[in-house]
Formats: sequence, structure tokens, C-alpha cells
Amino acid sequence: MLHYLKENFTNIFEDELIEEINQVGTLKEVKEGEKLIEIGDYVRSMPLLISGVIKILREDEDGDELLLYFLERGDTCAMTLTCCLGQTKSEIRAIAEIDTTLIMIPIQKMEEWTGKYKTWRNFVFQSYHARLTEMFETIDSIAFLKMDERLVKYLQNKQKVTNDSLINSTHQEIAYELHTSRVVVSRLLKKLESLGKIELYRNSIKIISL
Amino acid sequence: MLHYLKENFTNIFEDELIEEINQVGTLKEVKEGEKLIEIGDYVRSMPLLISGVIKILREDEDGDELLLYFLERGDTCAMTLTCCLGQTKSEIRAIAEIDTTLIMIPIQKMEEWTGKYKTWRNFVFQSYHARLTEMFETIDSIAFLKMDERLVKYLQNKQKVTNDSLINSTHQEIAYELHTSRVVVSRLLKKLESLGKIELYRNSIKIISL
DNA sequence: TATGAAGTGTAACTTTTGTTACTGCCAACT
DNA sequence: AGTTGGCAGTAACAAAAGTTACACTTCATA
Repeated sequence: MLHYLKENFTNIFEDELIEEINQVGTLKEVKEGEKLIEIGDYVRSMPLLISGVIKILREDEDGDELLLYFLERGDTCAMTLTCCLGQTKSEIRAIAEIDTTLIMIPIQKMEEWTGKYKTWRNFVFQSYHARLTEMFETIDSIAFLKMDERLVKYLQNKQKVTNDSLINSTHQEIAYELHTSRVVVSRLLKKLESLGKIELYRNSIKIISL
Repeated sequence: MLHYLKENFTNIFEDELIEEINQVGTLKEVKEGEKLIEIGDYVRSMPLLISGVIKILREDEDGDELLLYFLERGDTCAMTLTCCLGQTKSEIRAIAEIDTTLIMIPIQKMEEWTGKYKTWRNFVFQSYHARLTEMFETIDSIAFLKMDERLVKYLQNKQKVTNDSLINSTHQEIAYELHTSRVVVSRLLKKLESLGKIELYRNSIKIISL
């Protein structure tokens, strides 16, 4: 684990902190599709992403989903940060988008480190800032864009985080994450294909140029 | 100013911190409609709300607005918190919804206090949490609700923060904040009036029961 | 009092999005 | 080979939201 830490966080945390993380953290590997946290769960530890991608989802009363944003290498979960202190429940669901490796830190340490290490504080604040920014972008998309534009953004985003121009999703899955219907997604995807921007296959979409 | 501080923050901050805030903070009064910060501005000080309401808005490329949430007594601005450290520009606009009193704290102190006072850290984290939660609610509204339901929520919210069942807004203003058109707002308001839930006047709306 | 600007009400229409229903296709399994 | 279930394509329709246009009211002020 130490090698992961040094690789990803040397220029962020001082050696002493890295050593502490190494002491109390535990390595966790999650497979694609595996759920990390559910809405209503209490948060017991804080994740540091070593590799992979986690998608963060919101849900309404009917069980309909909406993709909020992705967490990538070097990120942590903003929800966790506050939940730890406030003892409140999670308002989001977190699912591994691809196979992911993370280091879990017991929440007790959080409070301690926040007082002790300036670099830790900066990391936490930067995480908050990053998450807020992503939330703003999500809001912009939903509020200001039409579904076709949102779909394009979604595909671009997916391509970026998975680093793969072949997206392995069904139309139904995409519809869930954008909170629309399968028919609408199929319709818009077909339009994008006829424009030569993507190619459609069963269970996957190839991005040509968006 | 000390009296404001003691009144609003005694059970939150220790005396020593209250004293420090009193030393370096400056009292600021803003009138209804006055702009506190604009998108792209650099943030130079952090506000503590003593009384009044601040509305936080987001804007798209065309200059269209969207209301994100309100800040009330005891709140602070999450944007400020991260902007200070990261030296980034504001991504939101802040406008006084009603006459408002705040204490402005120079950003240099933030970093210092975060290391020094546990209560300050908790306050900052709680602020983040509150703001994140409000952002989630905003996203829920935009993504999951139809315009008529969003309008009702908007009116309820406005009534709550202003503590007044008479809302002094034109249909156009409401349309801006919900990012829709005036005609749509008029249409839906008329429907609410015919249901006996509100009464419509020129430049104002009286809430009966929502 | 006349004028004009801003606010509101409403009709008619278009666009966007969502829904229902049915088709064919593919892949896994018996 | 035949069956089945999930996936995708598409038409036809419905609902929601946005647009344009115009009439009428209120109010400040020339």
C-alpha cells in the first residue's frame, strides 16, 4: 500500500502523513458495478482513490436515478467528509464504474489530521472545491442544456473517465443515469450515428468524434 | 459588532475566536437587490450572515440565470471558503434578497483559524455540508420535478426565507430564477390561483396555502 | 391629462420530451 | 433447432414546456 501512497500522494502529503495513512488505512479493491455506499448508509471510513472510477448517483422517491459526477484517481468523497463529522446519513449512492482500488481511512483520523496537517486540510478543501465545481457543471447541464446536448456531454465524460472510446452501456442504462427514457436515448443516439459522430452496437457505443 | 457576534455565534465559537473575529472583521450592510459578488470575481473576504438573506445564482453562456439556494442567518458562503485557498474565481453570483447584515472576515485569517480552532473547522465543515445538501435539493428539483412543482417549491422557499406570505416578485423575475419563460410562469401561477392556493396582484403574490 | 414603460392574461402554435406499442435481432440455454 | 429474454429501432401519439403575438391594466411622469 505504501507504494500506492507514494506514487499518488507524495507531492500532496508530507512523509509523516503518508506514514500515518499507511498505518491506519486499509486497501480495498472493488469490481465494476460493485456498490460502495447506498443512500441512507452511515459513513464509517473515507476513501482515497488510487485507481479506477467511482460514479456518484442521486435518487428520487420513485427510485429514478441521476448521475451526479465521477470520482477519479486522487479524489475523495465530499459526502464522506461531512458525514463523518455530522454523523448524518449518505445522500448519494456510489458505484464502481470500472474496477477500482482505494485506501479506506477510519473516520476518527480525519478530525485529528485536520488539526495536525496543513496538507491534509488543503487536500480536504480542494476536494470540496472540486466537488462543488462538478455539482455546478451538473446543474448547468440539467438546467441549461437540452437532452441531445446532455447526451453528448455524458458520452464525452464517460469516454474521458474510462479512457476508452468504446462505451459499454445499453441505452437503458444511459437513460437511467440521465433520468430520461430508453426511447429518447435510442432516438438521439441514432441521430448522432447518422451524423457520423458515433457508431452503435449491441451493448456498446463507439465514439468517433463528438 | 461584538454584540452581533455574541448573539449569533456564542454557542458555536469559543470566546477567544469571537474576540478575534471582532478584531479583524468588518460589519457590512447591504440593501435588497445589491450585488455582493459576481461570477469571475476574486474573493477577498468571507461573509458571516448576521441577518437577512442572500440568494446564490448560477448563469449560463447566454446570461440566463438559475437560483441555486439561499443563505440565511448563521450561514457562510461555501464558494468563498475554497476560493480563498485555491485563488480561483467565483463561479456564482450573490445578491441580497432582502436587506442584510454581515461580518466580513479577511481571507488570510481563514487558513490560520482552521489550524487553530476546532470550532472554526467544524463551522466550516458544517457550512460545506449544508451547501452540498442544498445543492442536492436543487438538483432534485431541476431533474425530477416538473415546472409546476418547481414553482410551488420556489414560492414555499421564498416565503420561508423572507418570512412573509406576500412575495414581491414579478412573473418575469420568477421566470429568470427558475430558468423558464414569463408566459410559462404566468400560466402556472394562474392555475394555482384558480385552485385557491395563491392570490395574484401586480408585482406581488400572496400565498394562501401551498 | 396624455404618454409610455412595465406587468399581466391569454390564445395559437412549435418544439421537445415522454409514453405506448410493436417489430426484429441477437445470444444463451434447453 | 426452438425458446426465451434482453436489446434496439421506429411509428404514433400525448404531455410539457417554450415562443410569438397581441390586448389590456397599472403607474409614473412628462
